[in-house]
Amino acid sequence: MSTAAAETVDDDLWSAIGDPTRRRMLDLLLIEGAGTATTLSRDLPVTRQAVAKHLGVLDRAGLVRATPAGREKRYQVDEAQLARAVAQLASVGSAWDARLQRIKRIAEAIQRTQQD
Amino acid sequence: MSTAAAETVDDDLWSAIGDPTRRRMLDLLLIEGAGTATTLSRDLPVTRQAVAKHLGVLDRAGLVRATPAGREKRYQVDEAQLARAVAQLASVGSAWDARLQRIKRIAEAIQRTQQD
DNA sequence: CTGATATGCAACCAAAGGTTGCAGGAGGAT
DNA sequence: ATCCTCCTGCAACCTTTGGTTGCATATCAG
Repeated sequence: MSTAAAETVDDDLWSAIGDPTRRRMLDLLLIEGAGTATTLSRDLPVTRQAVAKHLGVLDRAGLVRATPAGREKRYQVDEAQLARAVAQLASVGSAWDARLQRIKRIAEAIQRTQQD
Repeated sequence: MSTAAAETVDDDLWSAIGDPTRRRMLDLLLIEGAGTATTLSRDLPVTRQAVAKHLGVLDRAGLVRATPAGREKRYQVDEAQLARAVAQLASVGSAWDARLQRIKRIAEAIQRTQQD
């Protein structure tokens, strides 16, 4: 362990959830169960077309799946894939956390040394 | 709680750590303690100038601090601010996690209902 | 059939990540 | 002081990406 770089991270997945609009879209899809480009755009500060592009990105990243239904195209979250994404967030977070802890311990050790 | 949108997230902070190059830079700074645009660029697949721009972004987001030392400018991680960023990662992660759990519980409940 | 609504495609724009090229400041050796 | 080296800073430029407007097309409801 220790000095290994923490990028076990799938960069496509991360960059998919890196965008604030896409994060809110995932939120909305989770809350409402499903949605289309049109319905999502009603709750977002961007146009339907922008939402459609984001849905394309999320789809290619595997985070959502589309189901054509008549004249509309319903999207819903792929739960397994989102779970993977959450795991990656946690992984990066805990890697940094560990390093911060280590630095704090070292700093405290130096403090003690100097007080002796 | 429950259906509230999870964007308590400081968007500047998040977008600062959203870039893969900047994440690796933070990693390197944590591992090596400090670094300059030049030293960091040696361990990254981008030019010194690109690194310098990223350092500017991280600086403005408060994630790193600069200390001029002769002809070079050493940067180091602001631990408190990075800790905040880690907290936000965890926050978004756990919000999604909670919703996924809820969906799973509901799905199981439906399963049981149908089996009765 | 007609009107309303949802999607899809194309052109266009601005911001962001990246590059090359060059000028300038700070050390070190002569 | 001078020369050489190394690190930084600025400017121009390219490409990708998030966003927009405009228009064409498909489907549902009356």
